[in-house]
Amino acid sequence: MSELLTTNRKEQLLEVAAKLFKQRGYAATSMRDLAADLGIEAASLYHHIKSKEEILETICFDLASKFSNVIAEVNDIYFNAEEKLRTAIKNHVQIITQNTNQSTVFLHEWRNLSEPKLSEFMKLRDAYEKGIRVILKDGMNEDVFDDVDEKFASLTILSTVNWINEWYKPNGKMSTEEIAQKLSDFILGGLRKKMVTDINYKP
Amino acid sequence: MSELLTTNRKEQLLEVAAKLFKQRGYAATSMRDLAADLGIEAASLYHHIKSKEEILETICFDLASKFSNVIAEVNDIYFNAEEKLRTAIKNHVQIITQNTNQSTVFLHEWRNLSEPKLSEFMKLRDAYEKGIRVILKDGMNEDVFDDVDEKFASLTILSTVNWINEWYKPNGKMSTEEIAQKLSDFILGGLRKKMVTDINYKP
DNA sequence: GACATAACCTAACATGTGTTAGGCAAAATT
DNA sequence: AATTTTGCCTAACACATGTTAGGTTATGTC
Repeated sequence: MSELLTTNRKEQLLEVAAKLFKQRGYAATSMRDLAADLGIEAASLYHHIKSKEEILETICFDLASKFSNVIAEVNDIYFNAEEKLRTAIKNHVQIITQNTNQSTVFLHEWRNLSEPKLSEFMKLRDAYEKGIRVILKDGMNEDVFDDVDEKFASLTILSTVNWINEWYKPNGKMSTEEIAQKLSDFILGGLRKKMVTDINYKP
Repeated sequence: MSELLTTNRKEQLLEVAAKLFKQRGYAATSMRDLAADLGIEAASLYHHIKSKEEILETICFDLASKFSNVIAEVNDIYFNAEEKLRTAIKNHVQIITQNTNQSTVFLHEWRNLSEPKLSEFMKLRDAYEKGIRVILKDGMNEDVFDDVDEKFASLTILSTVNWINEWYKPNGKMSTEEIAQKLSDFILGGLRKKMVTDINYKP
């Protein structure tokens, strides 16, 4: 049982840390703050982790690997480009809404990593963005998407799906699926009113 | 001349502070870091400012007032809704690209404000978002925009224009106007290919 | 019942933090 | 020329920081 308890306690520690890092920021959260929230002394934290930065690393890289997994999966299983993009967006939204605290850390606090972890992390981010770009390229090849600057478009899409983290509250009225669909519609359809004579229209 | 020099020195201080706050974050930037970058001692900073937080306040509220001004201006001078939105986006992009360091602080580091300045700041942000929402409402009334959830759409638009700050470099190859136009096209037009039978199309 | 281990504790460390007090030299003002 | 103001300095403060050392207690295993 000891093994299990350790794991649980450490997971709890990481959870609380993510919560505080989101609330106050990494640098502004002290080990004493963290310990107090867990009901223990600051020194006791070091039975579970090696350093403060190790906590940040764990949170950032855990989420990075989740993102890596889903983008690989989407690009592996073949759909048409639009379905691919919709699935990627749905997965992305799911990760963010199911890991609200960790997402904030992943999106904002990673800057506090120091080398070499910092570079390693940025590489993972870039790889994910490239995954999105592949979908866009596919879509343009298949003539389903308009011709756009890939880099520009991928960044804009990421901005849109990442911004959820800024306002999403777990008990809000919109479900993950609803959010994902609205975002997909927005990204794919735009805002301007048009006669729907969409070439690849599906009901 | 003394008056002028004071102002210049203080502006220089605020500029350097914004740069460091962007690079390392507010909490991770010490007064000694800031002083060193200016070539003076930490204690000397207090001849120009009252406290560290006052610096953060000044940066955040200065930029907030710039945003307030331009949104009021756009909603004051009447265009049709699409032109309004395009102008608002252009203004927004301009503020961000012309104040890169301050923008990062405005977008991310404001969390470090303490009450009552924190609430005051959030009110200003909300007011700006409402300004965007007014444009959307106009557009739907004029039947130029599709019917959308205003809150959702305004947040999505803001996410897109704010994300510029994440990748924009002052010496990049895209001009402010280009960025603004591409973003406007993306937001208004979407990604999916369609026969352009836009009801309100203008060349 | 002896032993191992996990989970915590107290105490302390070296260093970094924002800030204040008081002074001094150069520049601006009178 | 005398005086004020500006812009900086040194020294120090009180406190917060991440982390280490070493000890204690409860829990589970043999």
